[in-house]
Amino acid sequence: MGLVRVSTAELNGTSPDASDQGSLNEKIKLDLRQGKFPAEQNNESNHDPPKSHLQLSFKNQPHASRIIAFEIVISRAMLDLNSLNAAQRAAAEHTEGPSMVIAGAGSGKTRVLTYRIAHLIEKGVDPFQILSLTFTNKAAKEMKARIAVLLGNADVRNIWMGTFHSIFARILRIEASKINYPSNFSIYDSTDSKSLIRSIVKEMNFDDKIYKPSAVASRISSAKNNLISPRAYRENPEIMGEDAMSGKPKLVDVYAMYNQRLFQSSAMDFDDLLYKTNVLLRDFPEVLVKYQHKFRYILVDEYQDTNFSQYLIVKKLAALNENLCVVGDDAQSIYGFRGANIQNILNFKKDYPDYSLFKLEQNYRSTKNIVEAANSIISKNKDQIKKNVWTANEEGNKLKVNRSLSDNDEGLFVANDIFKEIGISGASNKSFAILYRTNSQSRAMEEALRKINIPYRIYGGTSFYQRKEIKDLLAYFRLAANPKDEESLKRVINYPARGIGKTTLEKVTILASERGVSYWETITTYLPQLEVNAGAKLKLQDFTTMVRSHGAQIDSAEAFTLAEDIAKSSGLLRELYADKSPEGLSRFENVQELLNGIKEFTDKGPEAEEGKKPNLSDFLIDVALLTDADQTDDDDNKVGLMTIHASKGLEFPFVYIVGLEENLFPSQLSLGERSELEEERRLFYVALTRAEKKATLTYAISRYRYGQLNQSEPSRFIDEIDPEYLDLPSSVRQPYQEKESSFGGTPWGRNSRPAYQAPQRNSPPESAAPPANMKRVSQVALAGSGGSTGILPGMQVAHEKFGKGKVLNIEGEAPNEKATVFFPSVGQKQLLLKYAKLDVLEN
DNA sequence: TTAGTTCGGGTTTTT
DNA sequence: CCCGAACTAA
Repeated sequence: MGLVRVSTAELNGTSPDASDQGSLNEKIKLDLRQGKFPAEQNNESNHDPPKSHLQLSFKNQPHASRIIAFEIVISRAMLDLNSLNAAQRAAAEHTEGPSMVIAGAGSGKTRVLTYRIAHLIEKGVDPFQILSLTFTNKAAKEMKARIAVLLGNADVRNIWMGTFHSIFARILRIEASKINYPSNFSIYDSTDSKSLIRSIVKEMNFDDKIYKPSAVASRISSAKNNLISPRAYRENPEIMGEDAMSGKPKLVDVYAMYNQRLFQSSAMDFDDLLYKTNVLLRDFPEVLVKYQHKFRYILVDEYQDTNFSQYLIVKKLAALNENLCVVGDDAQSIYGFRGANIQNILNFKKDYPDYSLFKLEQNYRSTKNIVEAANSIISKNKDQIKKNVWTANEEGNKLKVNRSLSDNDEGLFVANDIFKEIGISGASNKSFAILYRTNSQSRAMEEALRKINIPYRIYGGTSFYQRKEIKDLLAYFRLAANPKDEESLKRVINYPARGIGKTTLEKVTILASERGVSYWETITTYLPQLEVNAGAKLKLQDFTTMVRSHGAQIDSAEAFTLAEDIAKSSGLLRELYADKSPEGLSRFENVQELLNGIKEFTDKGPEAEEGKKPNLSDFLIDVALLTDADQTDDDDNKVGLMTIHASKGLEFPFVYIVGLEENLFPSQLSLGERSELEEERRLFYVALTRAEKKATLTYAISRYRYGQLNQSEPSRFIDEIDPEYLDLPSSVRQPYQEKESSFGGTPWGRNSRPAYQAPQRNSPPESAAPPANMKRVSQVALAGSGGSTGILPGMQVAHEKFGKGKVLNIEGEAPNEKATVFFPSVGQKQLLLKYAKLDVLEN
């Protein structure tokens, strides 16, 4: 993504509603104390900082903490900072002025944060004046609970603690009218955003193969995260050049239209929650001042994962009191792909020259072997703050490395290993975690665990709230709160079927865009002008009447009562109940579960805690911003399955990192640039440092992808760990010996490849052609492996559907070889060999 | 207009 | 392989 830099000019165009460029310039030059962001600052922090900054910034500090005796604190009611080590304590006690805490993995970061906040409150700071930004809502919840324990129950619920998105969504709701939004605006999730982009691309008659919604969406998201308005975007030759280069010169028009449609729909996407907060704080000094006074103490956790937009919000809010404490670890920055900017850590020093720096380097979590192995791999990164993470814990086991023949074998190995470990050490299920790079890898693990009856739980994945039936019901809720919500309207206007079909909707789309109004206004105010037959109009009226009746109750009715009413009166519940298939049953149950969730929220959600009566809009904000890690009920004793991203901040005695293969982890998409490869390496570092006692690394030499078996080779990350800490399987150093000879005995083990050849595709040499005795699976495997398929012109082949045929020609480079094949049954076909399942019949 | 079916495209990671 | 989108038959 080329949108990482922001220049002054771009920031000047920050507001989409900005009236006048000149006056904005003036505003930005105002005193920093007023929360303005000095222009030169902006340049400095974002234009190619010299790389040397990355290394020299911090001197090593001696391990003072080693000499501090460890005390166990039993007292509950009194806060006792003696239970912290010297560095932790210093960080917790330093309450006034800017400070940064660089916290190595497992160094008790959360502890410092909780003690710090508890300490503040004990000193007499009103919880209302503390803003604490966390990475997940769950982290916030847990931290509040811990603070409550430390303080013996002060009013911790009054602390503003939560994710950036949820905190600022709350603030935006309060201040919405200032930026011309209603307070019940909708929040579009990424699916909604993409769907809206898809419609716009279609309406503009652009080719959606070129303007792919996901690509366009990520481009727009990058722009927003860097506070680049459509206008600034258009005026930036560099960005426009990139779009032109990629064949999407009109992308900016989609961006502009997208924003317009969001506005018409009274909706904000995730990025808008931060963007609009910036607009609010920039254009309404009185609002800024209000929150500057309110939030006298600001803490930011996981600071390494903040993006420019978040950085600027924090900077503005903290400008008055400068009681800002940021906590992070550059080595654990893994969200670069969504705009997170490590530079925020590195620039802290420039923004607050008199800041205090604390480094937490003692790891309390893991064994020496794990810590050292993690250190050895992260040292391969160039971009990092030098620090020395160490532990006084026991040596522990070396990291076990396992090789499997396939992804399914890998699953079986992991499941069996867990089973064995439970047998030996009596560990509980929940002390195990299986971490993977992509969600799709969970499947083999699940199957294997199920086979031997080990209970497991998946974190994230296709989250509950992404399911169709749930999104449908939520769309009705959203519509009740905000009928202008276009995406929700489109989703449910004809579900359950009520005779409002494609033709009608097309007419609505056209009229809406002619008038420049929302769909809702089109089917209410402009209904008479809509050129559809009387029957359709009647149906539309019925629909709007229903939505209105839901909407009428939104503020008065209790969330649960209304939710249930909507589920019934919309016909959705009936529709789902009618479906007696197993899937239908589960959909019905899911909806019930959602309703239960609302019940729970009504009884003990944040609003209920504050003594207010929670309504459905409150629930919607809450639910829109839930993270995958926020799922509740984690007391149950189950093995955890999750992506590494989702594992951030968690810890487990036994950790399995699976799928350590080139092109999977590191992902092939990251191989292009060093910075991206380094992010993958940090991701691996995060994975490894989740482990307390034992870490097991596994890879498979073949794996299903797109339903086809592919060859794979071990990840470079295994190579990069100092072998001193590894317990390698005997055959790893020379893979594909005896046992695997049936795969062709290829010499392309990973040791034949120089360790750092990032951009190179890992393809087996041509000699990897299958031996004659090869079974079909292996044939298919090679076909998809990215290497030569062994299929040559003249060969007789068989295709699953087309039957026998003759290869006429092969063109293109592996892995995108295209074959022209003549099938007597269907004629000549062009087939991509990596997808087509071709069997060689004879040479 | 709807339901049922084929087709085609896609894989990081997530607020 | 699995999803959603487009196509097609009623």
